[in-house]
Amino acid sequence: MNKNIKVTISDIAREAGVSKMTVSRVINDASNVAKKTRTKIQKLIKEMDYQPNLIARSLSNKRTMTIGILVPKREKIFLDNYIAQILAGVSEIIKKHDYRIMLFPIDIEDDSGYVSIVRGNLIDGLILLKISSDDTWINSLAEIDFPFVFVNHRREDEKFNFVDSENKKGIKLAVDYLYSLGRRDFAFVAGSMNETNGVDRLNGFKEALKDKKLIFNDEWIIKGEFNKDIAFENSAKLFIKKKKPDAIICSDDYMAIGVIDRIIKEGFRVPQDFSVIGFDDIEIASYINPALTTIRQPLHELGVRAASILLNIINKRNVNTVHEFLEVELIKRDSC
Amino acid sequence: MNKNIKVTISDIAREAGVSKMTVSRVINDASNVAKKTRTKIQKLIKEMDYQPNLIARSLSNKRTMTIGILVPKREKIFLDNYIAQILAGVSEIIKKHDYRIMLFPIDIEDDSGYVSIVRGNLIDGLILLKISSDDTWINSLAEIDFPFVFVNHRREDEKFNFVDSENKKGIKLAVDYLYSLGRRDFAFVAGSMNETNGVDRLNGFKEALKDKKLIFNDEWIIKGEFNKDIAFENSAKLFIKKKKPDAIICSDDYMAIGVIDRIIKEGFRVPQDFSVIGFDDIEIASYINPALTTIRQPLHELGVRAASILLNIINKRNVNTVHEFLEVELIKRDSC
DNA sequence: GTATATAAGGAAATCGATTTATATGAATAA
DNA sequence: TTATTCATATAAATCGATTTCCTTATATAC
Repeated sequence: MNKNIKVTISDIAREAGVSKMTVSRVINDASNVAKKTRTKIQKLIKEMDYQPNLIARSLSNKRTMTIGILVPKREKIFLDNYIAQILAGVSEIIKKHDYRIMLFPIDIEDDSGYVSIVRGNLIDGLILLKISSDDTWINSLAEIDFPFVFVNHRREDEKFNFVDSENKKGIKLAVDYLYSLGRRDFAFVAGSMNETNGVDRLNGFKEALKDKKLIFNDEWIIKGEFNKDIAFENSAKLFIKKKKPDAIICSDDYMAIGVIDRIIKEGFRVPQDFSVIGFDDIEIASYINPALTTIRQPLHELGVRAASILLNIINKRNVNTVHEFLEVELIKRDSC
Repeated sequence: MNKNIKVTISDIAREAGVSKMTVSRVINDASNVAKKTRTKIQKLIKEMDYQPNLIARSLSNKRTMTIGILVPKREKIFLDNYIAQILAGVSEIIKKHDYRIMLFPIDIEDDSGYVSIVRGNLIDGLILLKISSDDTWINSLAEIDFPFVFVNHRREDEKFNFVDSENKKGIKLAVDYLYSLGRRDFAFVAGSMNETNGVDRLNGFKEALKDKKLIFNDEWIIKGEFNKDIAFENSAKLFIKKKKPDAIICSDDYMAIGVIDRIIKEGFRVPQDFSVIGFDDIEIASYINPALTTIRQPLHELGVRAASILLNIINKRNVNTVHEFLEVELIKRDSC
């Protein structure tokens, strides 16, 4: 009884005295098989412990039932909580439809890996997380009509599907809230200008100030990356001049944490001296001290929607390009 | 110029006026191809933008260059930071060897999904994270000689490979440290007894008390799950009696956070009234207030080792079963 | 009673690579 | 000079399913 010799469809067909085609019909629950035949084959499949070779199936029917997820690999930990939450949403949907997830952590510079995977017919579709705007290869994906969806990356182009959050609105919520608390001197710690996220949030900030007829102080716009340590470094200059802001809006939660560290280091207090507000509502946000007030992105839902849209495209249930913006929400905690 | 008609190896062979075999040799960098022929074929591959179909390749050579990772799906977020760190380590190694990662979030009850994947020849090997001890199907994996490695799951059996941390030693480090701080009344908040992690840490605790000749108080052993909320609930009874412990060792960091929440809720202070110590050193540990003293598991390294061992098994570079224990380390912060 | 669906099933081609076995001419060894 | 090796290359089989295209018998419609 050598368990290592795999039973194939031919073995079942031979034992059952039918053609492979008939066995295939039974496996795939297709019609044109008599009840009696079907039962006999099903029994044999169990007895002989047959399991279809999924690779062979994929080669033949040209679908792998696998979707790829491109995850940017930054620093040591490529899966921060932001990405984990989106992944959870994606996973929830695709599992329902019997798809699988293939994970591709990619270095930002190195774009060679994913190409061979897409072109190598290994996946049926792709979800792209946190892609910077200037990636050259994305156009080639669209050219070959490969199904893919951006998450949190606005790309207003008929060729591209995306699910994004209402970034501008989120920042406006933040400004309104801080304004209602009596704050009038706003600083903004911006994320990468290579991500639409970063750009949109900064623009939202500028618009919100204009709406409120507040002075826009260019020195209080700190540019940088979506990165705690960089935010910690760059935000230092907010505290050297005599005139300081009283509210600091950050482009994401990790950055807000960096800014709070900086504030503490400079000997000030949050929220007494400075209100700080983040964006995303990652897991840590509620754990830190003071607990972080933030704009919650529906990360899980973002994943859910992206997966649903992708499956629609793959299964041709959708013809139109999808540009979707999900609602954000102000989460009040202790940092304002 | 229809980009959707894929170029195959046959197309290249025809254009080059050679057999498919020769093209295959060029693709795989094999010998027995004249330099001139090789150059000509390489040129054609570029010109015609040929990319091998990886599914076809897998069917033929019976390797998918993909390893699967079984991740338990608990609550809403299946990827907590603990798992993310391990994954980062795994990813680092397998990418170097041109393997890919397929992620399988599984519900603890439902064991049907992974079987078809393993048996369906979709992956070359499997890494199992946080598997409970009583899974029935694992034996069937061993029976068919499928390569797999446990992470953080001790299974002292010649059939199984694993990489684990020195759990007992970690708890002993914790006890020693707390003892050196003058603590003498130890409580232990245990994780699931279905995971060897949980069992080993509890046993480590008992042994450490014995070593130190401290009284073992059964009421101060709180059993539960590796879960913050459950720890919060169950640890309540540590604080109702007059005689309370002065040090609380927790089976993981999330639990420690739950216990600290409980302590605060009961109106006590950490570390003044109670020293609390966790296990793992997840990302949040350093962010909370007070920053959590904990036993660091080399999570990233755990992933690195698991991947290396698995690749060795897959490529038959290793005959012996591997049972590996990695060093843990005391990280002193503010909760003790 | 004949024409036409419909159900049941099979044979061969196919998916796109690799593996295996074989052939040929040139270089080297005996 | 003959035998052997080596480099180069090919044809055919193979991997294990599905797809496509038939065939046959039976049921239904007209």
